[in-house]
Amino acid sequence: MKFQPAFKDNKIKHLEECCRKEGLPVTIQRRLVLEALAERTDHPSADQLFEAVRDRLPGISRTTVYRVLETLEELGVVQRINHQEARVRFDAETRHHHHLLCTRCHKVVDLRDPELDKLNLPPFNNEGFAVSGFTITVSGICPACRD
Amino acid sequence: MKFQPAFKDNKIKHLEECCRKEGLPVTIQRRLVLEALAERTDHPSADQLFEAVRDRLPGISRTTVYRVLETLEELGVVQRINHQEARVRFDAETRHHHHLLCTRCHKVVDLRDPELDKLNLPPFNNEGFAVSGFTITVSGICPACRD
DNA sequence: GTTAATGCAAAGCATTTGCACACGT
DNA sequence: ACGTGTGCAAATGCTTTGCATTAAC
Repeated sequence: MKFQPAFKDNKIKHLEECCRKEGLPVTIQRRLVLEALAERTDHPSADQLFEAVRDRLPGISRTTVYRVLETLEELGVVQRINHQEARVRFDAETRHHHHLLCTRCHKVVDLRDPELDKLNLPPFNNEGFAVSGFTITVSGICPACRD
Repeated sequence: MKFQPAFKDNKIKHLEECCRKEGLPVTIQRRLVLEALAERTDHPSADQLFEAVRDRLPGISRTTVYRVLETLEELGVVQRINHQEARVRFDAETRHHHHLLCTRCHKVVDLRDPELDKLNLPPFNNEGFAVSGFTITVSGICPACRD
């Protein structure tokens, strides 16, 4: 997936709307953390975002990045992703999507695909869950790991 | 899924085979950690397993539980699971399976189902991955959270 | 001006590492 | 006996909390 500047701009707009609705201030820190996250597709951790934002706002504190991410998640502007490491990683893509997972380096790539969304699941044992949807994680070896 | 004592016994056998093959000793710690994991379906963390094993082997150290889990993972006897928390969680189910995810409490339930395995995916943009398989994560509200 | 966010420092969990001793084969 | 595993203690990494200050509306 190529990088689209429109995506970042839309995320910032989304943030401003949500803050206005909730009566929360739109701080420079919130803007910059969201911007840093929306610019990448590798699902960074809070610490990685801290490093990235520090280049543009040297005074920012690690604590603030953690708190901003918590707020952004509550607003529904960002999401945590499912993965195997002992730290939380984030994604600015909150629309429904699937994943490509490299079984060698554990990289996760977002996969937006209406065809996969439309798939009909056969009946299965739902263990009493009220089912609302599904996502598919496709496993394989990524291009970088095939070398 | 109901608890099957046979599952635990098979896991222990699997451990013994793997250790013999690799020339590794079958210690009481390895046995008990695997046993504790195979008894539950809630994908516990290393610390939760430490607490559980301590009841049966009070002298065991937290460090050992971490190291045992690392070894079991390398042997292919246990797996890490994908989830959103800042810690690693484990599963003794290493056969192919899918997941039920509660969007409220984030509980993950294993879902073994040959019908889902057989599903044909439509063509999608694989980003150059050499695709080998897929798993489905079904979202919903679990029975406990519906109250 | 009011309300909430930020930064700092310290504390709290989760995990790893180094080293001496103990155990499984 | 040999090689590896274990336990302890300390270190490291990730995240949260309390409190005084600052910034957004």
